[in-house]
Amino acid sequence: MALQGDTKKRILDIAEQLLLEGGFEGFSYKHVASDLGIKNAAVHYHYPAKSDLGVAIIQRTRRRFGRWCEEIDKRGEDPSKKLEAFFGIFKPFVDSGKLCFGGALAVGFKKLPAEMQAEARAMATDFLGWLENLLHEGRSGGFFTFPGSPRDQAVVVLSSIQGVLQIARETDPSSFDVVVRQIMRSIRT
Amino acid sequence: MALQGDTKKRILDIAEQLLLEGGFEGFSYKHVASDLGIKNAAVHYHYPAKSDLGVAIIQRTRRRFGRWCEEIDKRGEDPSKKLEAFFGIFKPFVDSGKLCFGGALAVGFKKLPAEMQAEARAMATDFLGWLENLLHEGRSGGFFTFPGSPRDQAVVVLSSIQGVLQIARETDPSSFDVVVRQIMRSIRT
DNA sequence: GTCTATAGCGGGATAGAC
DNA sequence: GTCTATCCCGCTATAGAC
Repeated sequence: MALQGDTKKRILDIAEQLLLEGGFEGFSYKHVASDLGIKNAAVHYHYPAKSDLGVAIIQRTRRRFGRWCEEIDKRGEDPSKKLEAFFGIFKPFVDSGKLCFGGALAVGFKKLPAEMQAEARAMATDFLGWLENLLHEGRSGGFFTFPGSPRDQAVVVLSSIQGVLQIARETDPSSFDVVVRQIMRSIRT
Repeated sequence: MALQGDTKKRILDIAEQLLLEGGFEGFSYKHVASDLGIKNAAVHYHYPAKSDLGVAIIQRTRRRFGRWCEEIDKRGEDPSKKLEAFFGIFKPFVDSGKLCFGGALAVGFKKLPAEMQAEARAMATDFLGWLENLLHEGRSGGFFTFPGSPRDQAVVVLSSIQGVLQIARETDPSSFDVVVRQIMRSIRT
């Protein structure tokens, strides 16, 4: 039942979860291996260096987001719905006490391998670009009101989300919904 | 010239900087020691366990914030000035490519010693409480406009700041000023 | 109060058998 | 493709000399 050959994918799945829980330095090959029921060295077979694993995680996330964007555009909903859908991406993270990718990679960022830094930066740019575009369309169409440029507002939105996922974990998980609601109420006309 | 007996304080200063750069797991006793020109073991003399060091850093930060609050209240400025002063606390962090305490402790939070978790939580509560109070006063006095409760808006403000310090480090440092400006413009009447 | 030395552990990574 | 075994490293922490 296709349980052969998908070890590589399962490693990625597990490593991703561990990354979102405690950052890139917060898990080891042994953690991944034992969660999978195999040994340390088998993981190295699929991803020789830890940076290979890290890069693969971020690249997959970027590909997923790319597909998500296409699908959202196809649906042709109004900007408010689209923004809510964007927030919805992060909701499962809150519910399982995890961080977003940006937040999980942020603290150890300066010590990350260069290729991971580049991918993480590109991911942030992906998110900001999509938000900027949406906010621009939304304001032009009369759905949103906010000061400054769409780019500036995009930075605020992404910062809030990344920040609140961290704060929610330390204090009250409902903080995420609070922030989403405040943002929606403050920019919707 | 008082260079005796202040090793303990200098350890705290250095460890604080290292914490803000790469989180609590991102530095070692050796890093602190070599920055100070002493040896590993001498640091352990002053702070036997690393959790002692971590707790001391957060507690000092909380005391400092407490004094800052008193001073700000004494000045009796209007709410806008006070909020700008709050943002000003974080400006030096941006300029030196550092994170805020909340952000630096967020990723490895679940693996922190329990006493550190408690202190970090209390620190977040300190910040949120002060912001809530300010936002409440500001709205009552006609200085601010925002939807929802002052507490809800306080969560948005703190999240944005914590988030943007991380995003600024990965992308553009000017993002911090952008977020501050957007927040001020969106809540000021 | 700082030093040298070392214990003990966990991490990333590799070699070679199966 | 997974295993056992191992290397080398850096980390926290301690013992005991000075």
